[in-house]
Amino acid sequence: MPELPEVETVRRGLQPHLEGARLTRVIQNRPDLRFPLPEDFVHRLTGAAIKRLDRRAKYLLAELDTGETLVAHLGMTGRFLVGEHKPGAFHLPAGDDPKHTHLVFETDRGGRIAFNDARRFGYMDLIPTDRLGAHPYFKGLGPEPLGADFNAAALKTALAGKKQNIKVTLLDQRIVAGLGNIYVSEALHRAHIHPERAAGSLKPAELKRLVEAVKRVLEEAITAGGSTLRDFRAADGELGYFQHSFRVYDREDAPCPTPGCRGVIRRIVQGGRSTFFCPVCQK
DNA sequence: ATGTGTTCCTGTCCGC
DNA sequence: TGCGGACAGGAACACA
Repeated sequence: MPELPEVETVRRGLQPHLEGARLTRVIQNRPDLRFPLPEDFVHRLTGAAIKRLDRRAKYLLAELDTGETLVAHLGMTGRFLVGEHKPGAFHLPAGDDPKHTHLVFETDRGGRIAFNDARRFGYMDLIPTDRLGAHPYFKGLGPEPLGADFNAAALKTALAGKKQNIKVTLLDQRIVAGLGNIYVSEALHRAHIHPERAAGSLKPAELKRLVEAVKRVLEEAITAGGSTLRDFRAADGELGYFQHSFRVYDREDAPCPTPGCRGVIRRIVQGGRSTFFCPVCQK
């Protein structure tokens, strides 16, 4: 579901409810999400305090005072929904669907945070905090796209010699960590780069445009609270509105929004997934 | 090593 | 209204 801007929006929505809070009760409704939940998951979480809530790529990281970090990936349809619990009165978070609510976390602040994931591509794990970087989830991840080490020079090195098309290459989290299907199409359109170009064929000026486009589109999306497709909403229940700013994604047959361009947005399939682009202004 | 296709699971939408 | 098929924001995996 969510790409970097949506995960960051969720992090910001959960932060006031979780950071500094202690988990007083954890309810686990099934043994597995995408993968089996770790041994004694409930036991290892109950009573733990959350020191910080961070994000790395599309992962949420809740650093606990037990020496472990709760790692959560939302997959395609994972959502956190915030409600409250009071003695004698449970309030289900707005929009909750009990059928797919797999986990519930209650805090000493009266918060009730439900994890809901219909498609169950999401997963959670508990990893020793001092070994996070070496864990397979994180070991091979590329740079954060909004960080200084994602730049034209680094991207040039990462793409050197690659014959794979640039669209599919940018979805590879080892190249840059956090882009997904929507924002790759959006960034390539802004950079005026054709999605079928071989990744290694991009010229220095194009790499520079691409890096700037990626950063700009992600920053704008975060500012807008992410994109609301189907049922994504921020943890606080607010709907993101960046979807209204899509220039190409899900806009097949619409006129290209590039000023002066007379092109029409087309949809193609690359690596089994939809790509949207303008065949006129993306070269 | 690199690139391609399949798979996990459920829900929704579209055409007949 | 029902039914089949396509498709959906991710990413690991098997295979050529």
